[in-house]
Amino acid sequence: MTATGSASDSAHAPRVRIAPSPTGPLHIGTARTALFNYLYARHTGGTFVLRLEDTDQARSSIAYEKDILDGLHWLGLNWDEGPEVAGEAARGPHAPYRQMQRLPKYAAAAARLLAADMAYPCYCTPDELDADRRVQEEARTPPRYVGRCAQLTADERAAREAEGRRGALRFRVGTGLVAFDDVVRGRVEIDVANLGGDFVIVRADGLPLYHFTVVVDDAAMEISHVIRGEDHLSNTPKHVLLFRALGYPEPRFAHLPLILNPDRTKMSKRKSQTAVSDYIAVGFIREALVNYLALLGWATGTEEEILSIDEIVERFDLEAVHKGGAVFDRERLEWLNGQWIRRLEPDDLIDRLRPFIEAEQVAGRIDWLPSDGELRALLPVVRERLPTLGAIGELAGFLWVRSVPIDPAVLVPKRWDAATARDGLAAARSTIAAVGEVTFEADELEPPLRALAETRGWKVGDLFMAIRVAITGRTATPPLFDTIVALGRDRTLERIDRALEALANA
RNA sequence: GCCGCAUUCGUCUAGAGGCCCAGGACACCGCCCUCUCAAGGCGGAGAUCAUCGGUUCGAAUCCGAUAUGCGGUACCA
Repeated sequence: MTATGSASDSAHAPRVRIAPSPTGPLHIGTARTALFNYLYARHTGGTFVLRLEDTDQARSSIAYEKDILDGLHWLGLNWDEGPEVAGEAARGPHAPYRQMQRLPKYAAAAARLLAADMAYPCYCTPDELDADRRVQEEARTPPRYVGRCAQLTADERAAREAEGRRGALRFRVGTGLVAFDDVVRGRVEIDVANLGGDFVIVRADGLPLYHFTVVVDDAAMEISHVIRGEDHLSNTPKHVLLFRALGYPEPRFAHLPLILNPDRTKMSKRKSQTAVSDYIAVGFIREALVNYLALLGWATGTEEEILSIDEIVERFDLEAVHKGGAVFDRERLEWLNGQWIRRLEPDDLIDRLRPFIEAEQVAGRIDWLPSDGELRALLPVVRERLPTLGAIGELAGFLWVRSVPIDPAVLVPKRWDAATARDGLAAARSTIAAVGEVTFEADELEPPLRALAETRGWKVGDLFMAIRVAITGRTATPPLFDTIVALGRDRTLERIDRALEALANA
């Protein structure tokens, strides 16, 4: 164990972080890692830090950064310390929180390692390195840096520098066993010999690399618990070595199980939908996504499963996190989403539905937007029919169009013929027309229409289906009488007239 | 290849030696409710707890080996 102690030994509240790399849109896996860090921080009264790891300049972009920050905000995973965004100043005592703005800190740390000969400049060219790798491959031996530049004298280094060659900085891994106690996995040991030799911490162009920056920053930001995906487990010994070399206390590590594609490989864009924004776009709501993600790799130990983020915070326990990976099951997410949609307050639901209804109009699928009053009246019958907010158009779009498509073939219920359909619709039309214009309500409509079916010897299902198709153009809709009321007396009668015309012409 | 990690119904999971010939949820099937579609209620099917061996009076739970899977092995993160 370490003589320097551990960052988590302190009596202070935990400090955790999410350190996304803006090289792609917010990924489900990143969101889950952020969530677990957030849950741990909030449960323990600790601090949640956001740090942007943007040293991969070739792949990083502002657009991705925005997508990630927006996504985290949308999920409600607000950080206590983080970079300046949209004109707002950085928050927290360890600014800046963007790695590209912390370059001097890495340079200083690198200089210390170099001065102590714990790191050395390596002048090997990519070609040389490739050749080494090929030789090792053929010899069936594990790939590792051969150490060509490990023992260069000052003169030899100077000679190479004089040739104009810029060295990358390699960290000496030494020998021995590295061990650490992972909060979720227990003790993990790795022989340094399996680390692949001395690894590069600063590229020849001066840019520091991930394994190095992560350690420098986690130490500088006093991170006590590094909670991240299992894909970093094998690299953790490198970090431990670096913490020790730099004389920093080691944080505790907690490696979360991976989120998997259906084929049980690490969740990837190629095989799954991985961008949080894609889930937002089709109408998943934050409560459901957070609830679902929390339950991938963790459970309360009880049979509760529909939990708000605050309830999850209360119950969260890092030590109860699983070791095995979890397949992302979209159907279960959809079920949870429906559960949460049904739990939203009416006004809240209306607000969240708005953008999706507007999108329907933009797409030309509806002709106008409903008022808040109309929407509110509709909620009781649509809310349990919405697996996602984006389903609203399919479900109720027929209300906001000038006319619906009429297909005589579906207009006629299976047990009926065209003549009966005409007869039925005409009779229904007068029955509906007979209901007062002033009070036009569902329970005024139902009795006379049922009576009509009975006196004519029709199955109510058939009569109702003919009306349904005539006024909505579809066979699956919210309950008929609520639908008629929502449509209004005049438009209902008009649509029935249209249907009658279509039947006459057919 | 090497190293590491993992392994309970198709999927997410409960389970920390006897309460388990394994419980819940999603999905699936059936019934009920019902004007369609949902929602809801009830019920069903679905796991020899990866395998083998050991410890123990007793193992999904402890130990070992094996198998399989995944992850890592970059001058990416």
